[in-house]
Amino acid sequence: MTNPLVLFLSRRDDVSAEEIAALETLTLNHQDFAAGTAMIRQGDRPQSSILVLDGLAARAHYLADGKRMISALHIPGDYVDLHSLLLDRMDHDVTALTDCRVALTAHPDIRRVTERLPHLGRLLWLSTTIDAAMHRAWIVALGRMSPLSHMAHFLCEMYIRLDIVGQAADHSYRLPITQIDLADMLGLSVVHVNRTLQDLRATGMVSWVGPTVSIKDWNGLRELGQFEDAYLNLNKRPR
Amino acid sequence: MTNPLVLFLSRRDDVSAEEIAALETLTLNHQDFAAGTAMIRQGDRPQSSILVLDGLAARAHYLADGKRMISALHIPGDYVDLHSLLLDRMDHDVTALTDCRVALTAHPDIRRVTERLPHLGRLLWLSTTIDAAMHRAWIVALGRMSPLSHMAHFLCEMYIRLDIVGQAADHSYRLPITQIDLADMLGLSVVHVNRTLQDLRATGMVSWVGPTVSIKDWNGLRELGQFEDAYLNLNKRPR
DNA sequence: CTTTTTTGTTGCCTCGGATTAACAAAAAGC
DNA sequence: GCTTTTTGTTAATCCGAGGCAACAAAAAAG
Repeated sequence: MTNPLVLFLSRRDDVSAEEIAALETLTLNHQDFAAGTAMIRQGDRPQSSILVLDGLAARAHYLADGKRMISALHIPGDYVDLHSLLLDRMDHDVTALTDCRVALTAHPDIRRVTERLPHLGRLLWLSTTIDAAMHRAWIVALGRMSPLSHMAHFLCEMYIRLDIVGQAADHSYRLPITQIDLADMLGLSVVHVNRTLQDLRATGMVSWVGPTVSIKDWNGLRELGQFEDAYLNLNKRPR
Repeated sequence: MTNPLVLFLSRRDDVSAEEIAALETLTLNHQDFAAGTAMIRQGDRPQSSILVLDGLAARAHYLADGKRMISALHIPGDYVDLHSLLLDRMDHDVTALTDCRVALTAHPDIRRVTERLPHLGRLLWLSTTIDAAMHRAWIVALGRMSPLSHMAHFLCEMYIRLDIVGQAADHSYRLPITQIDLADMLGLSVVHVNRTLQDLRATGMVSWVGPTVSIKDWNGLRELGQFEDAYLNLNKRPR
């Protein structure tokens, strides 16, 4: 299997053979997590960073009254906690939403490699930056979009992201998450997610049967969700 | 005036004299923006990054129907668009909320310096990371907190951040923003912000007269806003 | 296979927050 | 100084989304 991080980075920037080799060496140490288990817990001081190779993971924050909010959904190719290299405490859980295969890399190894290959270090920094850009898009959607538009935006974003790592085809992709998870991503109640989903299906722009999302009207959905992909930085750029 | 970025970084990590000198050289090119003017516009391809030296700035996103959402409030010491070093398009405006003095640094200069001083590069990466952590905290507040708690959280966050750069004292600080700005940060209507603010004042935990916020009951406010400062990474850590 | 648990769906009712409007207070402009 | 614009405040009304409950469907466990 091709390393999805390599796919991800090579779509965005020039990656040299040496850098690819270094990345693959860094991500040899695989580990599996069953759906529902926590890879990292709030308060941890992780000594290594986690790259998702397969499956879906979520950054989950729990409030005192038990409410849960998911601040990011991670797909193959994502470093879910690269910030742990620099921040020393996890401020949230990372949970496997489906069965996950990940690669663990010890922080000292990442430091050593990025010092030897500074451009690779900048690429990892880039991935932090894209993370922040996605967060901003979520903030805007949470604060000022209708639930219907928000959901449209989310489905657009997931399509583009999954497409980059080769997990989408023909405007369709697998998204095996529950409406409970979706509610905690959109900041809505489960019941309302269900109703909003039906409204969205009723527009005919999207079908979502079982785990499969199919976008029937990309331009319509894009407009409804006011989705601009610029923040995902899809364009290749010179180093 | 001490460079607030130096203050900011030195509170979080060891910064050598050489690094401080390099930072100060990078931030010599000052520029002023009047309140209400845009420093950067959505769609721009900036060639330099902006460090706030004095004043408050906001990252503002505008929706098609004219709605505005602010995804971050920037204070002295913040690099408001460091991501522009890596992403090539701005996905939002940066607007001066008050009169601002900023320092502009050309991207090539930042690259040159961080290649010479890799640890300084990591510190700038750290500031991206903290940015992302603040975004996550905002996402949680937007999605799952009551307006009252959200506002408490916001005021706690601002206190800690301003304190780090020496702009708070005795649980008080200047926050010369309008309720309109606040509404666009909390994702509420102006009217509701006003009511929530009155509710908050009624608890006696906070007074906000003119531009001055005074936290009368830090622990109470902290609890109400479920504010944990871990994500701001206040602890120094070894390189 | 049956049982149990989780997830999805619908209806009813409530309530928080939006909307609109009107006015007061403050700030900015002249 | 006065006027105009912006910001803050309060009230009345409305509606979207939440809460709760009941049940169906699907998945997991036995």
